[in-house]
Amino acid sequence: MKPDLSPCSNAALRQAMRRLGQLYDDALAPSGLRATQHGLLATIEALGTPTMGAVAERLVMDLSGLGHTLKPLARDGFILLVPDAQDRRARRVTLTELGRTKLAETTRLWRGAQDRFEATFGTERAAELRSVLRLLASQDFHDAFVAGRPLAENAD
Amino acid sequence: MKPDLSPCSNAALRQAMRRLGQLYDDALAPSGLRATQHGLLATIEALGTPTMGAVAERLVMDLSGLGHTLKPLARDGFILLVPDAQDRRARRVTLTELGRTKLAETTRLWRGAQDRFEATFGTERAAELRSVLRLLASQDFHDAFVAGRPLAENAD
DNA sequence: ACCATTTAGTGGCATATGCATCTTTATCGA
DNA sequence: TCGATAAAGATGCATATGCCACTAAATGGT
Repeated sequence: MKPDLSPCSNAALRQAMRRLGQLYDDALAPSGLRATQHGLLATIEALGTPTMGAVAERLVMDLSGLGHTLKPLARDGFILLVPDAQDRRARRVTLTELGRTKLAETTRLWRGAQDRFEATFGTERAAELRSVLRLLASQDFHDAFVAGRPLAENAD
Repeated sequence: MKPDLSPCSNAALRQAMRRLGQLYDDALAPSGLRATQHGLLATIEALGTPTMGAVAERLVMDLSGLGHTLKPLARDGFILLVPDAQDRRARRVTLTELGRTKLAETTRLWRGAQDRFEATFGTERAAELRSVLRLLASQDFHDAFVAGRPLAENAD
């Protein structure tokens, strides 16, 4: 094993993210959306008509940050923010018809990138990587880090 | 193994990055710098007085993006951009004395976060993760992805 | 019912990044 | 040596995100 030239895990994560983000963005370019935007639409669809807070939590995002990134999607008519009848503080994010159509389009393009990624990196290895990354993104990891204790692995 | 709820490797990478970035940023907060800025200063020191292009390549960043992120550091006096005598198009990035002092400070704080990360995630596992991430960030990976072929692993 | 506290978002400000375009230099071939 | 082309940045524009301060609405305790 070569010496660890960039010993910062966070920096390594960022560099990998920039590289991969570029590749996925290129693949999605024909749709006019970025990979992050496709992820947003896909998450919204997966959650139904979630509140902004629910989306933010799922995506490990800051609520206000999410608000900002949703703006272009709302402006372009892919989503609507409807006040919740029960809790008038909350706003539920809903996909418009246009949004669903666009999501179908970006999902096709995304599939191409994802297949290519797995062909390049290995399907099994890709699944393992996602598993590790999900662990890093988890609340459990956050709590263990803050507490300064080893992460207790729960069987997968 | 549970079903793969977020099957996008790129999205998983982003989520992990947001979580980890938050933790490292918190650790560096006393210095007033973000983890990315510390990484920038550390890279500049490691490379000597590199051109902007050299820094961008090392960090897998877009050259213009790098230019933007360097501005706050230049404004605050941590770095200087000096025109190269041989190639007047190039600008060499140099750490100022203030920059070196600040880097020493952020390095101490960074070390704390990194130690904590390894204590939480496991030293060995952290090293393996960085190795995988460096591979994803590499030009080799990019080339293989674009060519649509499996990545040829060269011994580590 | 009323007030203190918490919760959901919003808006402003700042950094993080990428792309397209434009200017200044190098460079290279005829 | 001259002109075409490539290389290094600089700039404007747009998205991606986080923090802080602020508003409005729900909740809990008395």
